[in-house]
Amino acid sequence: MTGSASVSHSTKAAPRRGCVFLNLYKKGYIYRGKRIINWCPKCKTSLSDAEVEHEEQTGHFWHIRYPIVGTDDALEIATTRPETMLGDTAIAVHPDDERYKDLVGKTVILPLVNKEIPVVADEYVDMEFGTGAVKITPAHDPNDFEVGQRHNLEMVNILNDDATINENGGKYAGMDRYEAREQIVKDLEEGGYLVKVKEHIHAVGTHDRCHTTVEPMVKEQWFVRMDELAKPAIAAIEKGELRFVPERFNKTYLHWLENIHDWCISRQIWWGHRIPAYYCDECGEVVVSAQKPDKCPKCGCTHLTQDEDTLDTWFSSALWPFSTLGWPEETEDLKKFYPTSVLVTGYDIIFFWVVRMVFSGYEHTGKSPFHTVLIHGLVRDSLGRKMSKSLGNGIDPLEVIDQYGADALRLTLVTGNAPGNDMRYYNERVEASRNFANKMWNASRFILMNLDDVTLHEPDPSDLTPADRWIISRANTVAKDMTENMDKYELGIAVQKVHDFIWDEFCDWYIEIAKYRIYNKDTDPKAANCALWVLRETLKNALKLMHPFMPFVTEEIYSVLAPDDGFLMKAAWPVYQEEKNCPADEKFMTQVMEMVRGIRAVRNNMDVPPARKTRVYIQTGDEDFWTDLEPMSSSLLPLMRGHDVVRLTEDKEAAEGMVSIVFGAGTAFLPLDELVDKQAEIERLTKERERLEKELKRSAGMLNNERFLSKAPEAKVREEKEKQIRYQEMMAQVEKQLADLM
RNA sequence: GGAAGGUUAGCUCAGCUGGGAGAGCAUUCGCUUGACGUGUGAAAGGUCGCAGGUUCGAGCCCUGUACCUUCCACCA
Repeated sequence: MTGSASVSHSTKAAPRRGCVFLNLYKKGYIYRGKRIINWCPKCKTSLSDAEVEHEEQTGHFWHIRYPIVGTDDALEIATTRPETMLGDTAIAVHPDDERYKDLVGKTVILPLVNKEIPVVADEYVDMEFGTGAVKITPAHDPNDFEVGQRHNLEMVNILNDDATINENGGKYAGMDRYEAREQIVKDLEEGGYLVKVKEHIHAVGTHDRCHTTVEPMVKEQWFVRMDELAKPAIAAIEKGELRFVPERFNKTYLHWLENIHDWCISRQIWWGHRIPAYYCDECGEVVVSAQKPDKCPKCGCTHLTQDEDTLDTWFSSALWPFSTLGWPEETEDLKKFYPTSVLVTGYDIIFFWVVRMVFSGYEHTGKSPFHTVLIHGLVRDSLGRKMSKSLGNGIDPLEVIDQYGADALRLTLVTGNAPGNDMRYYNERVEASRNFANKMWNASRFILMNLDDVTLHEPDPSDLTPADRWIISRANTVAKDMTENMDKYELGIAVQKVHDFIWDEFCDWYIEIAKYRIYNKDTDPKAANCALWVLRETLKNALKLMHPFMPFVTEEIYSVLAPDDGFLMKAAWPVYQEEKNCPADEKFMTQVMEMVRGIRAVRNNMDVPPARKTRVYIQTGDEDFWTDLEPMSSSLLPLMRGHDVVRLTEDKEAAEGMVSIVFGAGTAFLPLDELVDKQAEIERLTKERERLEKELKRSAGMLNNERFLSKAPEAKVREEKEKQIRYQEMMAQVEKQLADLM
């Protein structure tokens, strides 16, 4: 143990740890004392409260009679742990309990041990619970320990470190704790002391690492006095120097700190930093020192032995935010990087690490080590269970990465999740992320392919098409929205926005629309240059927005797309630019998409053979719409399944017998007379009319309400009015089509 | 015993400042369209746990309630 421990002390780190320990010791925060601690009989070490997990277990409640000295009567107590009676040194009752008032000050006989122990009165006893009389075992129960202190009771340790009964247990010595329990119950029964046994559900403390039932024991250990240290960490929340995201974890953090007990920091394990305390072999003097002292300051002898114990790993970890930066030296790193900004961690680490980093930070540097703690949930298995070794349901991230890629895993972990919420792991989700990476890769490949041997130049703004301005405007808006989300740590929402932008708008619409100009670059090189320029710039921006969530693929693509730009990781985050915002073009493209989707839907519903291509007649009173649409009709051809657009003039005859698709800017007519089922068309249009009626009713309900008009935000009212006008126009068109059919 | 979270489509989950219920997967019917079938188009699928309340308007705010999960806790 000694050898291993000294190896673990790097010459550089040891003095620093010593410093922290020494400082706290000098200030009286660290002390060595004989107190009750949690003991793991398997690991044979003491534990802090945070390392003990409480498990509900079904046990028994044994009612036992303790004969009262000088009478024929007996005092009945109830216990869940009869074996501890070997260490009983008193019985406690409540001072106000009329039943036992006369017994206080008298003594009872401890059965099996045949020892006289006193009856004491203590507020701690709950009169309502059990029999109202409690056996007191100061050496093996935290409450009893305190009662023992108050009444100056003897402490009898009855356990060895492996939880077998020691020599104080008389005939039970050597037995395991549970074996002894069984034997004692048997002996009590034979001796006539056992009154009754009841089933009882109670919480049992277990070691969080090995799940062995923890044994409270009195031992001499090192402790950190917590009450004073906790104060600045509590104030940090009130003063706003520290906050949790989501906010509800403030409460978790505060509750723990406000009810904190002294922290047992010595461990009887070999891994960890060795406690910098030395004991004089001659006089027993304790010396806490960063370096081994040459001689005992008390008796002058030169034989000193270092404490064999190590520090709780979390004691060392608590120093991480500043010790890694060179503290206690005033290093450049420390000045520059301390305090840090955001700590990202799981809620299961709040007590172990976050709390301890915060109070250590305040104590040693006067500052909180970070201003924000972003809490994430736990990844569970597909059945919602915590991953564990014993269940064998753990996921090896390296295997997932081998299979789907690191970016896919990373994207999965941030998608569809809100801070602090747990997440179930499904391969299917990683697969979806992998598919997205693939989509992005292929889209980039297409763009790069077309950029080969092409020298691009920035197009004149007047050469940009409405579709170009639309995608530029959208990328701009997405950057703004994402930034807002990320500032609020809404990463799941932010990533959803860039994901949808890339896949739905950029790939499915813009690239498809741009293809026509690219494929006809020989006839119109200017238009091709324009399309390719916008493709490249938009892709670059999209990669920047996606980079935090998929750093590897985006970096790789960017290095080929913009080899002179340097690392994408170092590129500036896209900032919203007002001049790029084009609401008119966004509106136009919304109408185009609505029209195209309508045409495709009708073709699908009517089972139009894929090869069937006709013109589509557009009737619109919106001159701007037609002015923008006509020049891009060739670009839209594949998206419209081959339908070329033609404007329908006032010639009403032409529209007869055609299928009509009503959209925001007008009506589209498909001449598919032989396929038209008149009745089905009437049904379809009637359904559409019902939908619009519903919308109009809702809209009218709001707009006719004066309180809505006066109370709702102006933008909301304006938006609603615009919607109403649009619905009214569409309604008129639908009704016209229906009238024509009937 | 105390506290927190959850309950939304078949499944897993988003849903921002209260303002027309969303995604992925699964399902149904199409598509060799010159980046991608790890793709593409269309569709179907929801009394937002339940009961009240506030509001012009509630998945979202308030009260109560049921069930599930988790954390904290020294009733022996």
